[in-house]
Amino acid sequence: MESQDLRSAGLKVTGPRLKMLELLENTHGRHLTAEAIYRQLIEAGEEIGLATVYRVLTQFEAAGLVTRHHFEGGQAVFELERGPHHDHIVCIRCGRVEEFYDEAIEKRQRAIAEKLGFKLHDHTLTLYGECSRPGCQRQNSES
Amino acid sequence: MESQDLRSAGLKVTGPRLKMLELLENTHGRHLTAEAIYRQLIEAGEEIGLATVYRVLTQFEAAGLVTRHHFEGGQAVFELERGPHHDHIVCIRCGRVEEFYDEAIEKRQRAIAEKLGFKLHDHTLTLYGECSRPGCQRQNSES
DNA sequence: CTTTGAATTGAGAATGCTTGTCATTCCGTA
DNA sequence: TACGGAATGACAAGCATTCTCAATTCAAAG
Ligand SMILES: [Mn+2]
Ligand SMILES: [Mn+2]
Ligand SMILES: [Zn+2]
Ligand SMILES: [Zn+2]
Repeated sequence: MESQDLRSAGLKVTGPRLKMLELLENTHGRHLTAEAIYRQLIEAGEEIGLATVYRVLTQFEAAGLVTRHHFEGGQAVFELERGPHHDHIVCIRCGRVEEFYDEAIEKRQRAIAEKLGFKLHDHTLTLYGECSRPGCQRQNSES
Repeated sequence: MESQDLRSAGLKVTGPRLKMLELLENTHGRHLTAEAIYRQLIEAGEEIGLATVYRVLTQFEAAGLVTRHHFEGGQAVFELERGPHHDHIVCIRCGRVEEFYDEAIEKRQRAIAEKLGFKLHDHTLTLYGECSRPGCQRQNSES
């Protein structure tokens, strides 16, 4: 039950938070904008405000439930935190996002930070290219 | 002379463009926000508008003279394109930016894109950490 | 099952960065 | 030197996100 996830994250169990968690779990593997989450909940007949969606996403992020990414194109995207760290490759035509993890790259990053005298906290690695999906073509927005 | 750089980039030689190129060359190695560039030119007594700074930076970028980066914190930063590609490590306390290049990482990126069926166009890799500079402390803005 | 105070919510205003508009000015060629 | 299109500056507008605040909801206690 998602209620438990919320409680153990130190968050009060409320309608908006439950609905958002559900949605994020049902679209796992996807990377959604706040706007897309808002729109889907509204279309599903829920009563929620965009400000709440942003607020709750920030809380989820602070609680480690969700990760925020800044790919190209203004809007941040969010994904449910499941499993271990990974990086992304994004199709510049259709917007498709694939995930990958490469231990060699991670290791080099740690070595580089150390050599430059930085205590490494975090990193973002995103590749941009054209995918080879049959239906790949320029996209308008998220559903 | 910078006039030549502009002409060979297919850009008309104008005051604002010359001043901006000069500034970028004199602060080479730095990563400046549009606002910072604007402020420095105004302080130097130049007459220029912020909109022009943004416009010209976009033109410089299209011409390959300048690279735009989106580190954390809203504002994009720009740097004169000199020499080969590199990635960045940013201090989350003082904002200092160091550059690095790692052929092993670049190679792995190409391999990953190929394996996932993407024609790789581009990538962004930014490490975030705490630097070990003596005077490192939380920063307010750029000069 | 009520009470109750603090946390949460939704609507709309506000913010910060960036881009668009448009009348005026400037550049470069004829 | 004159001309027409490109570039400029001031300001308004756009966009994603955050803030404000009165109304609502949660959960702990009684
Ligand atoms: Mn992901
Ligand atoms: Mn750089
Ligand atoms: Zn695609
Ligand atoms: Zn530092």
